Amino acid sequence: MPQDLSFDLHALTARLDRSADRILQAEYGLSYRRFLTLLIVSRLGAPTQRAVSEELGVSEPSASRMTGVLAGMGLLDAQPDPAGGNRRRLSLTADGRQMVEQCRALLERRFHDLVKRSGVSYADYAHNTRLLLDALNTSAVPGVAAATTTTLRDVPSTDRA
Amino acid sequence: MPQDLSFDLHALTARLDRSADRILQAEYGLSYRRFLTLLIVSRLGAPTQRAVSEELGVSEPSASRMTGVLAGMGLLDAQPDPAGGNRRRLSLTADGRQMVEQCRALLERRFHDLVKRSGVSYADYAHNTRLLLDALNTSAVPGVAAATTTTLRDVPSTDRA
DNA sequence: CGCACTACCTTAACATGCTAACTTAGCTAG
DNA sequence: CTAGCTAAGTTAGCATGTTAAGGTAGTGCG
Repeated sequence: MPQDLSFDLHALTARLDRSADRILQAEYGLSYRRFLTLLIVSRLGAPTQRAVSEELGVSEPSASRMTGVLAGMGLLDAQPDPAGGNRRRLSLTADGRQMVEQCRALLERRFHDLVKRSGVSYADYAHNTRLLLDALNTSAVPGVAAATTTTLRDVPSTDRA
Repeated sequence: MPQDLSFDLHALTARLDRSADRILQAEYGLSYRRFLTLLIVSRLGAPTQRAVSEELGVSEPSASRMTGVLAGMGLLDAQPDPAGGNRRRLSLTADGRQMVEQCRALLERRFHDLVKRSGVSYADYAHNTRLLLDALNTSAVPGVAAATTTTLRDVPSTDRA
């Protein structure tokens, strides 16, 4: 059953995503990806779109499109960088800040409920997950992501996102 | 902190997927999703598209499109069910069977290498993953049982993450 | 027979990923 | 000053996910 772990992992994440999406969509009319983007902006301060794309683990075009949508919704503000250069500084609007906080709190509650009900040790599972992630980041499966992939850099540990 | 596990899980899975995708794309010119679809067909016997969509965890239209593509590639065979009804029986062609086996073996090797390098206990992690998945599945019906088809409908305070 | 119900599949429109290629702005050097 | 380099953002086209709505085969009842 060697294939089972990767398969289950996949299933687990896909379902978590869908659940998160349904919850946010129902409660706030916001998709999970959009929430995540807002959260990243909030955590990074006044990031460029490139910084957001790296932190989110998506390509720049994806981040570009996403920030455009969020700005259009009035949750995000994108201003040319006063320091010059072809870059934009992203920040949350008042609405955006409120939205992020509400969504974050809601998802956090739901997730902790789930972990508790499953009987899994949060700390233990989180630790192993990070070990796997680090192994993927540092050595990269031969022929894999490796150098080419620019996703989630090896951020030490606290703030991931 | 609390949010970290769900994010890490997300990041881990996303990267595993991308890695698998790159490996398969490079070696066999097949995407990971397509491989997964073939694998499911192989495991289920001669499933209908609906069965595949459920097993894969995607919607029926997705499965429909995917099987169409795979049939077009000559990896999958879709015949009207001789038993009647508006349904199609899916099966792998000789090419499809060979492709699945090669890809499966390759991914398995790579994945085991990764787990070994990470220092994580495969059995332990697999067990916890399964617990979470089960909690997510059962939680879909807190007291209402049934409605099993919908993947985690608007579950009160259980899913997400 | 005819109409409704169920199960399965398909089509249409849209959300989000990705890669490739192009544009824009500031910097550096001849 | 022009030419080239780098960084950041955008556009185009495709892969694959979703929901909504429609089509097709059996089954069952008045």
